[in-house]
Order: sequence, then C-alpha cells, then structure tokens
Amino acid sequence: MVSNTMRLADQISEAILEGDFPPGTRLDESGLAARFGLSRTPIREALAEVCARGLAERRPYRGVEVVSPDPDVLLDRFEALAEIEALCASLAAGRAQMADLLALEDLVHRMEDAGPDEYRQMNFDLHDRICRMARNAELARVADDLRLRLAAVRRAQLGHADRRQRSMREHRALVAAICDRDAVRAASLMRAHLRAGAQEVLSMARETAQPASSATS
Amino acid sequence: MVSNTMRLADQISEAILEGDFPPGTRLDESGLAARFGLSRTPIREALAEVCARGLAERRPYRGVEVVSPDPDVLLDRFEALAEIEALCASLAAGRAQMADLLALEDLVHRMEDAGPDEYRQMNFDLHDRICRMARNAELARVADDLRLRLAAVRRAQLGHADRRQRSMREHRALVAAICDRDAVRAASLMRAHLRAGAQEVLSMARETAQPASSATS
DNA sequence: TTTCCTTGGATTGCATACAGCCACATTATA
DNA sequence: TATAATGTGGCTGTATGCAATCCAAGGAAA
Repeated sequence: MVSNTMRLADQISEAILEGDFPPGTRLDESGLAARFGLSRTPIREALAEVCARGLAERRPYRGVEVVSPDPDVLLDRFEALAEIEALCASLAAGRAQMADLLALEDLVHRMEDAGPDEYRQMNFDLHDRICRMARNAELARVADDLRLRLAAVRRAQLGHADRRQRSMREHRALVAAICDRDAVRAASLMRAHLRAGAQEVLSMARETAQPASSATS
Repeated sequence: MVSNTMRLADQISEAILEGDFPPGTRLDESGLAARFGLSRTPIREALAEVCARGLAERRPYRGVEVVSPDPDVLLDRFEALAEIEALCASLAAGRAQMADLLALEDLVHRMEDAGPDEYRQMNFDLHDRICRMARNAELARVADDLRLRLAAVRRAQLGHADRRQRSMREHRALVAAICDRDAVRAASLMRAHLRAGAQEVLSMARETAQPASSATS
C-alpha cells in the first residue's frame, strides 16, 4: 500500500532531520544511488517527494539542496502552527468525545515520568491527538505538515529539564480547558504554549548560529 | 527558474481542473507521453507533482488516478479554508499597511462591473491578497494549497448572478471591517462568507451527483 | 452454473545510456 | 595582478529497454 518511493523519501527525510545532511548540503543523485544500492531513477523520485515535503529544494540543473532555515520563514511557520493548533484546540473543546478526553488525560498523566525519547514521542502524540480531536482531517493534515517543516529545528530543543517542567504545566492546563469544554481558554493556552516553545527554539537557534554577524542582506 | 516538470504539472493540473480528466480517470504515462510528445520519464515526474498537489493519487503498480471528491473530505476542506482565511482576515486587520487597504478597496470597487472571467480572477485575487496581508507567508501558502485542492469543485460554482450579488455584499462588509481594523468582525465575516460559498458549492455538487443513493457505507 | 486457477496483455517500476547544462579551473589579455 | 574568455568534468534531464506486477479473460473442476 505504501510505495517504495515513499519509504525511500522517509529514509532521506529522516537522515536530513537527524542532521546527517546539514542545511545547504547538495543531495546528488549518484551518491545517494550508491548509498542505497539503487539506480538514479528511484532516488530521483524520492528526492522529488522530499522537496514536496519542504525539506529540500530543487534548482533546475543544479540539483537538490537541503533547505537552510531562514529565520523569517521559521517565525512565520511557528506562528502559523500556533494559530492552527489553537484553532484545533478550540474546535476540540467543542467536539471531542468522552473517550478522547479520557485518553488525553491518561496521556498527560503518563508523560510525567517518561524518558526523554518517550516524552518527545508522547509530546508529539499529544498535539497530534488534539488536532485530530477537532474532527477535521484537513486541519490535522496542515498541522502535521507544518510540524514536519519545523522538525529539523525542533530536534535541537530536546533535553532542557526546566523547559519540560514548564511545558508539562502548560499541557495540564490545556487539557483541563479542553475537558472543561472551554474553547476560548483552550485556544489561548495552546497559542501561548506553542509561542513559548517557539521562543525557546528560536533563541537557541540564534545563539548556536553565527554569534556576531554583520551581513548586509 | 521554473522547471520543465512544474510546467508539465501545471498543464496536467489545469486539464484536471478544467474537467478534461474527470475524477476516477486513470492517467496512464504512455498516453500522456504521446499527447505531450515526450517520453514517459518527465511525464512520470510531473504526475508525482500532481499527486503531491492532491489532485491525483498514485497506487503502486496501478497507476495514478484523478481523485474523486469525497463529500466528507470536501466538508473538512471547506471548513479548514474558512477558518484559516478567517484567521488571516483577523491578522490582516491588525497588520495591513495603508497601501494594502487602498488596493483592497480599489479591487472591490473594480469587481462591481467585471465580466464573469474577470470576476472569478478578481475574487481569487481578493482572497489571496487578504491572506498575504496577514504578513505570514506560511498561512498564505496553506490557504493557497487548500484553495487548489478545492478548485475542481469550485469551478462548477461560477455564474449564478444572485450568488454574486450576495458575495459582493459580503466582500464589501469584509473589506470595511479590515479597513476599520476590526479583527473579530473581519474574522467573523470571512468565516460566514466562505461558509456560504461552501454551502452553495456542496448543494450544487449534491444535486448534480447521484440524486438518490442508498449506499450503506 | 459457479468457483478457482491459469495465462495473456498491458502498465508500472527500475536500470542504463545519452544529451544538455552548469560550475570550476585553466589560460590569455589588459 | 586582475579580469575575461574558454575548455573540461560532472551533474542533471530525458529517452529507451527490461523486469515485476496487476487485471481481465478463458478454461477446468466441483
């Protein structure tokens, strides 16, 4: 049911997100073909999919290049995700079924004592679950798309115990608002939660980037 | 700057939207290759792009098929677009610059006496402009993506003088709200405007589809 | 008559070969 | 020495051939 091209695209995407191909890297077809033991043709198709996902860009006759995160684009992307997830939270508060709410509360509870990797997965699951509770497959898809496009910079965020403490408080408040069917509070909390996370990521990215730049562009 | 594959994908996409390839049509590579005077390879890449745009789907070893509009998916899609454009309108009310507002008012004014084709283009331009006035490239991109995915069913909507009258009233009120910097009113009006349009499209689609269906699924 | 298997045709998926374009290096000139 | 012209290597874009897979038609068995 899932094509070979998609599997290949997943592997290449994962390699990009894992930092195996840093931003700006040229993904030459021959090299990847050798690496995967295939010919250029399936690699080419997988690269097209990777480009469609926004993780790389193809310049005609110049190959595909892993995208460099432009701060302006990242800012817009974080804001867009925050607003859309806030919208989903708002809708979820009105539409979620009882079983969903119980599962959500259970998940937040289990997140308390989870290892870093587990926590990361559970955090993703929490947000995805809320988006799906809005009962709108398109909004969930859009949110998922934005999350993928932000995944590369978000990977650097992990760890940070104090951030996690704060994040958990926000999660609890957010889930409580949804369970109370309070749409506007849920939206507001979700927006604030994601804005805080974005702030964190961007400030980290800023200090790990060039410390002193006087670029004119 | 724009690749050959993209141009091909545009042509095929346009053919789909124009009704040249009705939903369910199998787009076989050899046929299209002959039609465009090319080999299968570039056609294949263009079809991958068309699939990425959501206009068709590829089933492994079974070719690509023009997607049939599932009513549930369409409903979600219209709602998602309405909510996201409402969000854009809300942001636009707060962020638009003076020149934007003047251009918007001018556009609405010029729409009064425009031919059907012009009106269609101007309507698209109006919504796109408002989304870009939100000063968030990602939200504009997402809205544009949803509009493309809805384009096929929306094409059938054109004409309908009464709908246009009503639509114009809504446009004027919406633009006025944005110019007044009234974010909540702008969002509310945009949401209502798109919901009305969606209602129109879906009811039309429903009556042109099978009139009496007793499908169990 | 119905069901299952087989088999043929057609189409997709992949490999390989060739053509076109770009980037870098070398060389010639001011 | 700096700059412009040019040639070369390597990569991408396209064409074509072959293998793998699916679908439908036809025949055999119950």
